Amino acid sequence: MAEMLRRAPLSRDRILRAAVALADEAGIESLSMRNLAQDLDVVPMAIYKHVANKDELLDGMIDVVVSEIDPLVPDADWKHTVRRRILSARQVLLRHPWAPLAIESRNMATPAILAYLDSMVGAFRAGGFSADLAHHVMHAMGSRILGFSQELFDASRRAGRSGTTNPEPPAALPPEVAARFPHLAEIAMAASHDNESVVGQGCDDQFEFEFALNLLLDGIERLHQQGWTSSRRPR
Amino acid sequence: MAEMLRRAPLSRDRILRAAVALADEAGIESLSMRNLAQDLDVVPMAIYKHVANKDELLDGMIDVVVSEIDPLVPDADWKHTVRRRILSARQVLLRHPWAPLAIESRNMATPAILAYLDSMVGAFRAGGFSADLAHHVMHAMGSRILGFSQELFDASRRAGRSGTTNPEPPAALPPEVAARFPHLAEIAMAASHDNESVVGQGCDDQFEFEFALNLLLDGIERLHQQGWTSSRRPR
DNA sequence: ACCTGAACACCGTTCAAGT
DNA sequence: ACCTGAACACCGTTCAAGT
Repeated sequence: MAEMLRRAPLSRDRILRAAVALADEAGIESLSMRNLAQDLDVVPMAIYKHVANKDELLDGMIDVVVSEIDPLVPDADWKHTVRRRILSARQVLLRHPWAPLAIESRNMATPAILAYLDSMVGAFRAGGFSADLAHHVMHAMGSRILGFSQELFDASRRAGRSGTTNPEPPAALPPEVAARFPHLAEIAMAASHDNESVVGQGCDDQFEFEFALNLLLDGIERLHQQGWTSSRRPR
Repeated sequence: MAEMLRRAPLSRDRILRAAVALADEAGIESLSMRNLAQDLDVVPMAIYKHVANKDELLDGMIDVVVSEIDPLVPDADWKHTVRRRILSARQVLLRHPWAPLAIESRNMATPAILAYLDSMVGAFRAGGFSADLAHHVMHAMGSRILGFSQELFDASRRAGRSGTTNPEPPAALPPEVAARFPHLAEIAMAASHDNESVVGQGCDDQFEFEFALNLLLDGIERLHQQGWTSSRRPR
C-alpha cells in the first residue's frame, strides 16, 4: 500500500519547478541539490538522471523564469511594444528575486534568453531601426532589457519581498551615515518629502524603474529620429 | 634560522590585498578561506583574527577596489566630471572582473561605496541639479555609476581577461544559433562589417560602454535643462 | 541496466585542547 | 591569553556495490 503514496514520477520539468519554488521561498542560498531532493521526496542522486549538474539546473530555472514573460505583442509603435515587454519582465523578476543574480552569475546564453533577445531586436527592426543602431541600442539597454532594476542596493533581492514599495518606515538612512554623507541624506529626503503623511518611506521602485526606462527609450527614439549611425567611430 | 624566512606579520590590509590578487588571478570561485590562507603561508584560522567571516572579507575587498577609482575632480561641467569618474571606475573594474558580481551579491552599502555615491550626488548638485532630480538620476544610473557594464553576457567577467575588445575571431555567433535567431545574427554582423579586415571580431566594449553612458548623460542633461520635477507623479 | 548509499574532495566556521 | 589542529555541518559529485 505504500506504493499508493508514491509521488509523481520525477521529470526534468518537475525538478525545475520545485527548484524555482525553493529559490522563491527560501532564497537561492538555500537551493542545494540535497535540499531540492528532500523537497521532491527523492534521494539526491536521482536528480542527476535529469540534469547533468547544478549549473544545468540553474540554466533550466532561468529558462522557466524567462518563459513567464509575456510574449511580445507587435504594435505599430516600437516604443510601446518594447516598453510593455520590459515592464512585464520586471513583474516576473519581482516574483523571482534570485533570478537577476543567477542570470548574471551563470553568464550563459540559454535558448530562452536568446529567443527573448532576438524578438526584442525584431521589435526595433520592425520600428525602422537600422541593424547598426539596433545593435548598439541592445548593448545600451543591457540587462535592463530583461527587466533588471540595476539598483546597487536592492532590498527586493533579499528574502522574498513582494510589494513594489519599501515598507520600512525610517530605515532609509541611519542618522550616523546621514551625518557622514550629507548629499545622500539630502536626496533621501527628496524622495519622501512629496509623499504626504509618511516620512522617509523610501522610494517607489516602480516609479524609479519607469523613470530610468523612459530616459533610455526617449534617448533611443531621438537617435533613431536623427538617423544615427556608427560610421566614423572614435579611435 | 627558520625564523629569518618568516613572512611579514598578518594584517587586515595584507589579507585584503592577497584576497583581491587571488580573485584577480584565479577567479572569485577560487577564493576560499583555505586557499587564501595558503597564499598567505598561514593556517586558515589565522585569518579570522582580522576579519569576522568571509562576508566581511568580501566587503573589505570591495572597498579595496572602490578605493582604486580616481578621486572626483570638480569641474564647471558636471557632465564632464561625472563622465570622467565613471570611465575611471570602469577601468578599475576591468582589472577586477569579479567585483561587479561580488558587489551585487553582497548587496551591502560599504562606507567606501557610500562615499563614492555621495561624491557623485555632490557633482550633480554642484551642476545645479535639484535634490529631487539628483535622486531619480542616481537611481536611473544604477550600477552603471560604478562603471558596471551591465552586459547580459560579459566575456570579461569570466577568467581574467585583460583587453578591452573580444579577441576570439569567429565566436560571435555559432552558425546553428544564427539560423534560429536571425535578428541576433543580423546585428552581430552589423557590429563587425564596418571594421575593415577582420570579420566577426566582436564588439568594441569601450565603444558600447561610452555609447550607453552618453545616452544616459544626454538624457539627464535634457531633463535638467527642462527643469524636470517629480511633482504630480503618476498613480 | 538501473538505482542508491557511501565516499571523496571540498567548503565556512566552531571549539576545545595545546602552548 | 593566544594560537591552532581537529571537528562539525554542510556542499557538489563520483563511484562502486547492490538490486
